[in-house]
Amino acid sequence: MALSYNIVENNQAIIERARERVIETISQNMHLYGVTPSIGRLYGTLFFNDEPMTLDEMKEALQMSKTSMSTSVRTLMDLNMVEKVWVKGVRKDLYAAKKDWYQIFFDFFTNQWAKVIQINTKAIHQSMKELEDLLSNENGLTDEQRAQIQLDIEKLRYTDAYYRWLEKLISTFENKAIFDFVNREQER
Amino acid sequence: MALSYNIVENNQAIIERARERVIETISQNMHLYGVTPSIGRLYGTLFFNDEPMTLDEMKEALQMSKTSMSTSVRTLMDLNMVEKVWVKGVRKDLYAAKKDWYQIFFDFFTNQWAKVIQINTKAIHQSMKELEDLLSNENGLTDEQRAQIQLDIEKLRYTDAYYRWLEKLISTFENKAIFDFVNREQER
DNA sequence: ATGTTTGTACAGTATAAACTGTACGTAAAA
DNA sequence: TTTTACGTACAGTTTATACTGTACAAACAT
Repeated sequence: MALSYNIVENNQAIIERARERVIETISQNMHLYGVTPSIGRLYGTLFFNDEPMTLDEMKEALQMSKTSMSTSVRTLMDLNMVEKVWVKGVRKDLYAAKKDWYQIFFDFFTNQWAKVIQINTKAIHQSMKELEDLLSNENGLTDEQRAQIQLDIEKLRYTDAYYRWLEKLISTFENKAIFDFVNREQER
Repeated sequence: MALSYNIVENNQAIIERARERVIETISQNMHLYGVTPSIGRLYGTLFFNDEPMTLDEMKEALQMSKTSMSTSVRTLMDLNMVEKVWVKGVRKDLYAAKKDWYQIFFDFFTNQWAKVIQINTKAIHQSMKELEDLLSNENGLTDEQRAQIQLDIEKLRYTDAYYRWLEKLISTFENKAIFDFVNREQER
């Protein structure tokens, strides 16, 4: 016996609503990865879509311009959250959500955070060097200046040590050693 | 013999420049904590200022409005990056940068990330429940729908497990156990 | 080759966020 | 109590960012 159209339709709505709820919360909370709700929504949509999507399909699904889809998907690729999928015979570009959230988390640190660490470290070293040079080469310093420089150098050394520690932490993400310390349990 | 005014002044400029470089890089990279460059600059200024500052001093230092200083400093307090300092006899509110960057890092996760985890988890559980109910109670499901629901539930279980893992990781930040795994070395 | 289709650069527009100035409630000082 | 000073709510302005539509280059099809 064929199922009633209404029941099928209604069940479909329930499924849809369950998906949409999660997609929407993800989208609202992806600012932690530095992306807008729109981009988060796109990721969520791709995550639940079992087939890779074309830009036109995304445009259709989110009711947005194709240009936006293009730039958004690029942002998601930069974050290693989405990958291009090649299917022979299909002309349009296809994109799929990467589904390994642990890896996404790790990649965010090994990419975004590591970049910042590198930039900040460079500035810190440069300033540290200038201050140390000033302290050792220059004798035209007031006592107050000398004390000031000492304090600043101490602060810079502290932040430098912090970044070294952060690098170590991130490397345990990168090589997955963190799982030895915080176990990844079986999903029930 | 008194030091030449020019030399003292010039040295002061070098010190200032060394500070500014670091403050500026910090400000440009604090987006990882979800704050604007302006707010980052304020934190940097407070970090290098050895005395707590009033809103008027901040306004003066950054050449911005007092209102901005007020809201910015509030944001920094929400992030546990700045604290109010009480000095008897001083009428104006005084604020100082918290200097423990490890703690700031940890607090960011125990506050911001944990909040997101909680919200997302709630949505995931809700949707998971709805789908499981649909699967067990409803017999008006097409085979295709049944398969679809199964897939979605699997995905939700996976993300749930991920968030459980993330909570465990964050708790090692909170209780500092992470230092047992990633050692905090002495700054030379 | 010629004609289509696809993705994106670019410029322009809409929307959101940051920032300012005033005005006011609150608390300290007179 | 009156006066003065401080911090922030609020409305308005400016600036930045997200988003759109068009136009074009590159790749594919014919």
